[in-house]
Amino acid sequence: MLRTHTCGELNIVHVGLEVTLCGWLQRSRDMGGLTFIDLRDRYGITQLVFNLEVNNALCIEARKLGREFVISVNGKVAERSNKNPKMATGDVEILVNSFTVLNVSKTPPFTIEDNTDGGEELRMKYRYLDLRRTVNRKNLELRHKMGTETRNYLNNQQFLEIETPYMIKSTPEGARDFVVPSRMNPGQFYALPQSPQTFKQLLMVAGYDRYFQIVRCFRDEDLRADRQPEFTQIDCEMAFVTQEDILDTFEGLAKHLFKSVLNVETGKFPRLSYDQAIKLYGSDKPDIRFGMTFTELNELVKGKNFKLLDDAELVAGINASGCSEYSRKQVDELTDFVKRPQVGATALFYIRWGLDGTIKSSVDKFYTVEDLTAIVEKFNAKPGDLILILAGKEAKIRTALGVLRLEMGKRMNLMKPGDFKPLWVVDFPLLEWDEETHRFYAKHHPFTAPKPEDIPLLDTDPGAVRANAYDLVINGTEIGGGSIRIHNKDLQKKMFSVLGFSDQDAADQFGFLMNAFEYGAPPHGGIAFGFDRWATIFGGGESIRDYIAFPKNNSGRDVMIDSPSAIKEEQLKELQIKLSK
RNA sequence: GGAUCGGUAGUUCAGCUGGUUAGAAUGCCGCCCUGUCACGGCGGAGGUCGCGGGUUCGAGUCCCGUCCGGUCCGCCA
Repeated sequence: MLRTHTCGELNIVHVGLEVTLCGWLQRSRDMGGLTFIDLRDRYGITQLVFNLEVNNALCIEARKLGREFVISVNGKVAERSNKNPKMATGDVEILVNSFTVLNVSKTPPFTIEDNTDGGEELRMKYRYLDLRRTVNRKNLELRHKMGTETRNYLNNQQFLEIETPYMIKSTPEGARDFVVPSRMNPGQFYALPQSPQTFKQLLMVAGYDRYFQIVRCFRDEDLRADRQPEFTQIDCEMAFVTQEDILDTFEGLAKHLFKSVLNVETGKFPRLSYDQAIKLYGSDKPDIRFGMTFTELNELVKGKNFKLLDDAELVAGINASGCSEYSRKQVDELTDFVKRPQVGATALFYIRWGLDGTIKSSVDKFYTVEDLTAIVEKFNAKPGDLILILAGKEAKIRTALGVLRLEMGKRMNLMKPGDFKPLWVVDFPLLEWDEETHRFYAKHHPFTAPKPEDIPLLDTDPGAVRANAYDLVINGTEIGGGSIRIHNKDLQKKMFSVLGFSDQDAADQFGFLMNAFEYGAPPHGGIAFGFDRWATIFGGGESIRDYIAFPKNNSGRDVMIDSPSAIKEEQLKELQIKLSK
């Protein structure tokens, strides 16, 4: 070992001990007669001190060291005369006897500090320097802790971690596949898995009735702050269970992580049906750290000769309690906010119940004070409240009002960091109608089981079929989702036919699964969690990238290694691939 | 595929209705300082204003195109 201790562990009990430390030079402070150096490693920072009078030559050498030089230092631990209570090692310092430069460093392009001066792009290009910063180290430590505690919990519950292949078969459903050409099978391609879905189901058929895997998944879709083309799932499946068993088991996992990683106690997670979530929050992943649920107003506002509201499919609003004194400018801002194309509302109506007791609205022309009073009462409003109302097509208004609700939550500071409000959203619809392609798509995936009582609807009204599917949502972020799966060949065939697959297509693409179902497939179901996203929520971060050691940028590029990149002509030739341009 | 914001010193940014020598902070280099820990003081170096074209007597600033990056919509079973 090149060192006796790390830079994070020395304290007052070590005084007098001779130690050898290794690390990076964080910063040096030259005081004339004294030189201080902060030596950093993964574990912390320890101050080195050099005295020009006591050891002239050594001090002069030390002054030549630059930022991020890697050095090994031998010296004696001493109690400081000026202690620094902000540092874990702030009671002591090293009186250096000798040091060795293990490696020199160019001056880094940005400062290696929590409040670095480096921008995102630059930090990604020099990610190995960025990762030296404590904030990033803490994020990766948090992620490690979550992974370890996940394994502990699932291991204690008899789950087996089993790896599944990364080179599999491309299927048209779901996200776009990343593909890998096969040299030995020219013209043919593997696909990287969007998830190990079918393999974990086959493991259930094989009798491994509790499986999990912390596994990389790949989706060739556009990126976001919370979306990467390769990401990690905690992928789980169980056999001989009901939905209730699965929710219990994984509520247990979530609680274990809350407790062991954050020391947060959460009560029993509330459950909301998909329909309720949409009706009350306009979202299937509501942030329930605050209320401000929707109130529907159709029967109160219609028939007053206000065409815009008379013609609307849905008139609904939220109560921004305590915002009655919003200025004209603030209300205009909100109006502009909901009229942005991304939100797409045509207008924002408001009713303010002033602190002086007067009720005023943007629709005074059409409604009497009595009309408005009836409306504010429906909101259980009080003086000082501001009612914000949208009107139009039902689905659009619910979505838009949901976005407005979140915006008000932000403005009113109701989404407190460190406040965690998990919930289950259950009873998702099985299918979703797509206007463009004129067919149904699986809302979750095509292996999701319909609720048994809804199976007859598959023939008559597929859109109304509910699934035994569920999402875990924390603070408005979907952390994971799963379902009870189909384990019966005929039902699976039926499902593919509702989705517009011919028998031949279904057999070509998923024949292996349906064959397996003929050999004693047990009832089963499971769930998968977005590990990166979960770590981001726990860490209170903004971007998923901060919790991935080597993430890709907005265009799916790794700017450090500069990938993707062109390959050699010989490689293309070997693969028998010709580029069209 | 679309919307939107940005690209100026190593870095993060400012630079107004177009006007003479493009600034600040930080980092870097030099000198001074024996208890600093965001040390302090003095001095210095450092710029093809992303790229191409246009308007103009004159463009970092206005216009067009293009490249790069951030955020969002579409997309993400």
